[in-house]
Amino acid sequence: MDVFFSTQTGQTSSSESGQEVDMCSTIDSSFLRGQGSDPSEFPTSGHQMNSSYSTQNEDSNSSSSDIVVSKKFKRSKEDKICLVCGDKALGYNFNAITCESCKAFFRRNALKSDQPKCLFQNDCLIDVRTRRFCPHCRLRRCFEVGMKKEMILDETERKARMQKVAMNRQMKQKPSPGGDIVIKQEPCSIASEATSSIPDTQTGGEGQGSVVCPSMSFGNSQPLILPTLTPETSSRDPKMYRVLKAEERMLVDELTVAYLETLGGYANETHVNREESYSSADELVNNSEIAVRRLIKFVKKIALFRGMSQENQVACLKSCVLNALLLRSVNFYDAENDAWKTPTGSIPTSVLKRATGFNDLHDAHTSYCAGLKKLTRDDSHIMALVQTITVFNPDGQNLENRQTISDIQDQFIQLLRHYLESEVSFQHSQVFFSNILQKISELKGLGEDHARILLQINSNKIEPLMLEILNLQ
DNA sequence: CTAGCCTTGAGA
DNA sequence: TCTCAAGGCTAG
Repeated sequence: MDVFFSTQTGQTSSSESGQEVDMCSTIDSSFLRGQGSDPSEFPTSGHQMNSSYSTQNEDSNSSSSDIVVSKKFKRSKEDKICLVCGDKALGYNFNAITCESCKAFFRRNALKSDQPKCLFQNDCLIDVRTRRFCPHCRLRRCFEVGMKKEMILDETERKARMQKVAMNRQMKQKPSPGGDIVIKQEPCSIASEATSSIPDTQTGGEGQGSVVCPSMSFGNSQPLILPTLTPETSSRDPKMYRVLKAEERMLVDELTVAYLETLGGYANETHVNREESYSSADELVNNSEIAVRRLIKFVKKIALFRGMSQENQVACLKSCVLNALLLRSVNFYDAENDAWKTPTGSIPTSVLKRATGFNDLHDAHTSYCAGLKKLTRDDSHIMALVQTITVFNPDGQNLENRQTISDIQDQFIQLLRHYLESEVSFQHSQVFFSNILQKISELKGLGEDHARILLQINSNKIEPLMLEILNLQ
């Protein structure tokens, strides 16, 4: 099952322009299959097969006669036929033309981990009448016609959407006195293709020494404010934004510099990035050693960390390391290609899955990374603060003084809140802030899942530092 | 659980 | 202003 679903979703990671072509091939094959099994599978509303077909593909794949047909049957609601069951369709849903019920069905089922099994031969006929009988085959058909589960909003995105609706309702009821704040786009709403593809210049090796004070510039890195949320400077009502205290600004800047300095590329490392380096789970762990060293470098730059006892520092580091590594990995994930960026190229997640066999774990990891990336838009300040909050985790094992760590964490959580209020206004920071906290808490589960996997690895093959830090001895 | 209706925000 | 494509709600 998993293999089936991952193959389906893997093939559909094409760009907008490529979708038409993909759609064409999948639609074609599913139609052929439908005809072969039962001619009555598709509606008998009088449409010829190629007329309904051309309404979906008239722009890119029509012959001249098809164009005549498609113009004659110019898209109307009645023209569209659900590619899954043949019912009347309204339009595209999750990347395929489907009816309302298949849309809802896909939304309910595509993300479920325990997929239903087919009671027959995995080739059940799916039409308006039979679509309810076999959820397995219906879902398979959904994927076949090109529906993408990635287009279903995740928990965070859904919450953000609901919050936005609620906020807009509120604003409609009592418009703000100034009237000059316009919600253009939430930081965590459904990302448009254009804004979600901010280049990740932090991963490049040559950026190593070019870190300057964030309040000035980061060379060629992306803008540090949330690009689509912050209203234009000229229309920005200063009363709606927090002004950070000088020491707060300084602390945020220091953390960001430390974060960027220790995020770095691999240019000067002896790390060799070839596919062979990822041929098994233990090698993956050993490859994380560089990241652990950088994390140590990062925490040592934090005064409040240095102020703790030696024992507490070690315990604190050990308890946060997995989560922190997972968090850092967000910067190296290329959601568009489902691959991990490295200085010498990228490694597709599929290669890692093959190497380790932990498909579900990789799925959870990549989905987390994609979500957080979308939420923070790679803002280095936010990522630096989130990493700091993650480091001071009072919930960790063997901690000497949890209260101290909790108090320190609170300070950084407050700093994050203030920073957001200063960047995206008091009003918009509420949702943004809670979404980020949500992401931080999700990290716990993800880290626990990884920890369970680590226990299965043969400790003889793991480097001493990793053994020590991951408690694998 | 299904399927239809409704609401909503984004974009043309 | 209209269309599209998300999610929510709810009767059956």
